[in-house]
Amino acid sequence: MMPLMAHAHTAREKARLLREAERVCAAAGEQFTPLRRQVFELLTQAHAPAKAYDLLAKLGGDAKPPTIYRTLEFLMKLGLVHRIESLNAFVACDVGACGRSTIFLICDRCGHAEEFDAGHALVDLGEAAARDGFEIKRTMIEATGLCAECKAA
Amino acid sequence: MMPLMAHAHTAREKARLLREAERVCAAAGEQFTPLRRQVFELLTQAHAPAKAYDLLAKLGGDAKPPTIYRTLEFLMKLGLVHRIESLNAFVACDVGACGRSTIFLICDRCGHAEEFDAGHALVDLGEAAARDGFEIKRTMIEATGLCAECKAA
DNA sequence: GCACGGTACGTTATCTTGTCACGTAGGATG
DNA sequence: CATCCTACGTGACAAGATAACGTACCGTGC
Ligand SMILES: [Zn+2]
Ligand SMILES: [Zn+2]
Ligand SMILES: [Zn+2]
Ligand SMILES: [Zn+2]
Repeated sequence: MMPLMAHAHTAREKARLLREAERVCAAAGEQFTPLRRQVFELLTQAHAPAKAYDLLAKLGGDAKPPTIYRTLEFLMKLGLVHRIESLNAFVACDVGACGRSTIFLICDRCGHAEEFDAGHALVDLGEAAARDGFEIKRTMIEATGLCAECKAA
Repeated sequence: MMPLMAHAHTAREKARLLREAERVCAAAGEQFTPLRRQVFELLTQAHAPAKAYDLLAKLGGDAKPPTIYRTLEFLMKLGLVHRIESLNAFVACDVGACGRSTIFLICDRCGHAEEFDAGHALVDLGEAAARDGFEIKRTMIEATGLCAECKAA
């Protein structure tokens, strides 16, 4: 793993995400409890998608699996956190809280996962599926390859 | 689960996939052994993505996990089988052997997963990522929602 | 025939990932 | 203060996946 990467969250950026999370949470009429905050902070600090059991270990003490899975589920419900299916790992949302459809570019080499806007790709897919009679509710797109930094190196 | 669905493989369709698999395998200079054939057949018969341990059980006898994972890995290497990451499950490829990038529409209700051609969505995504400096090698797209049959019902 | 190397598969153990069921603490409401 | 709800703790376990090593078999070259 690279020591530090260009897209690491700065302290300023992290603070912004936290404020945004508080806002989203309040708007949803939900509580941003210390546990939820701690897990979310751990995710904003991570330089790559975090595994559930690694987060669990970082909670310290003797937290058990349901603790972390419940918390992640909550954060995902609000759109603050996304699950990367192909890695069985989790990332804080870049933009506060997105809709149900996310796109990630995952670097094979450094492990970084970049949340991405694919323009009309999603719309096109939805329309193509609809022509087939399929009604899409949620789309997961995970692409692997080489990020700009790793390609340069 | 529905008793039968429009896209269930007919005996004829299944035979076609088997012949195609033999061909692909031979072309790759690999062996289509009885075990590989059996696993592939189980997958062509399944009406929904199959779990590794379920396949393992259907192999009968006392097969152990590495048996099924090795076999699935082999079939995936040839593109004959795809893994659906969001389900931790496997499906036989509809078209014989596709490239590294697949699209699935997964019905929440009946569990069916339909392999799909999204036209230019993939190309657009690749181009958009490239503008960001990211070089995509493989793309996984999994959309969930309601299939035509389930929507009608 | 027989040593050799390669592929496929068996076997054991272990690790990682995720869920179920139930219990408790604390705040809000009446 | 009884009641309800949400969050969280806890123990047990199920499900998913891999590591490491051993064996059987088949072909090649001698
Ligand atoms: Zn997001
Ligand atoms: Zn990279
Ligand atoms: Zn395919
Ligand atoms: Zn359906």
